[in-house]
Amino acid sequence: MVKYHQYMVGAEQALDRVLELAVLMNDDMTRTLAKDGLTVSRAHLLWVLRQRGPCTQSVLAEQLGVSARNVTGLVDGLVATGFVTREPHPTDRRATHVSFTERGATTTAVMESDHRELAHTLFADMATGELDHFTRSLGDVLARLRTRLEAEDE
Amino acid sequence: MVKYHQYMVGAEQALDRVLELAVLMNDDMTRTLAKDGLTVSRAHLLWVLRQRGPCTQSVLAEQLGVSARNVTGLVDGLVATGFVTREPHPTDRRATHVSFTERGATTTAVMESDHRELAHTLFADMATGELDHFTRSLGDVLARLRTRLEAEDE
DNA sequence: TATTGTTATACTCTATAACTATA
DNA sequence: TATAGTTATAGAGTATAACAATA
Repeated sequence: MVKYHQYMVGAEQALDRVLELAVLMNDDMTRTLAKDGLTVSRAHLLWVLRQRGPCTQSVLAEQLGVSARNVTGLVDGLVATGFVTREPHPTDRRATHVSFTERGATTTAVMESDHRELAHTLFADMATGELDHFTRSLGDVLARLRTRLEAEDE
Repeated sequence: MVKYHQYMVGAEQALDRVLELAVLMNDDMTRTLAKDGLTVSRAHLLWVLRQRGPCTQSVLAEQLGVSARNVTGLVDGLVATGFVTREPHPTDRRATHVSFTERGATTTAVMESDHRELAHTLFADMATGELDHFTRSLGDVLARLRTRLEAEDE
């Protein structure tokens, strides 16, 4: 009985730390991006654009998991602030072709190196074995969370 | 050189998993709370109210780290959906006294047990030693993130 | 003079539904 | 008939600034 209780306390502490980490990561991203005139959602779109290359809004909507209407708004904002351009699609006249501006490409490249630098900041002092354990445990937790989310999908 | 590179790959993988975990935790909370007619922000307010007991909006604003205006909106929503009440403050006639309704108290209690159940789901299969390692590593990462955020505060 | 909360205003993210142009 | 994107509409979270009531 005592053992079980102790165990639960440990699990709750782990969950609390995971939740705090989620909040702090979000705060950090929000602040860092704001310095570049970006939001988390818009940066996410830039991220997809970098991986996919120039593409249509419907591709962006699918990759981001948001509505077409939402992508219209995000692209509006990114065009207004000079990160991307909207041009006619070469072959499909219904669609728009979203591409980086010079500024968008540069900023996204900086974001990527900042991302690597953050990884270094957070995990540099961790011994290799410890990091491996941590990453594996994270993978297990992720797997359980995904299972839970799928189960809720019904 | 190779070792350093390998190391960085490990750190980046860890960061990517941390970020994915943050996203999935948020999705899970959003969906679970929606079933009760709540949002993450409103649930956060209820959480503070449970810890603090009935209190003024200014206390809630400070605890949540948001503006007074924002708290007005959150409490408006929670009053409209029947989770809390706004009453005159016993001693300070400028302030309002925010308290749980029956429904609010019950729902928050359920949230708390769901929280424990989630901890169990995510960490039940983890060996005690592994969980300890994981929690300690999380603590280290949190400490570094906090340091980083404070440094940015200038 | 300082504090509490609201009104006024504005921006962002998000969604569904109706509609236009095109495939 | 189906798809791509926009307009229309709506709700939620967030902020600052001006203001009223009270301390």
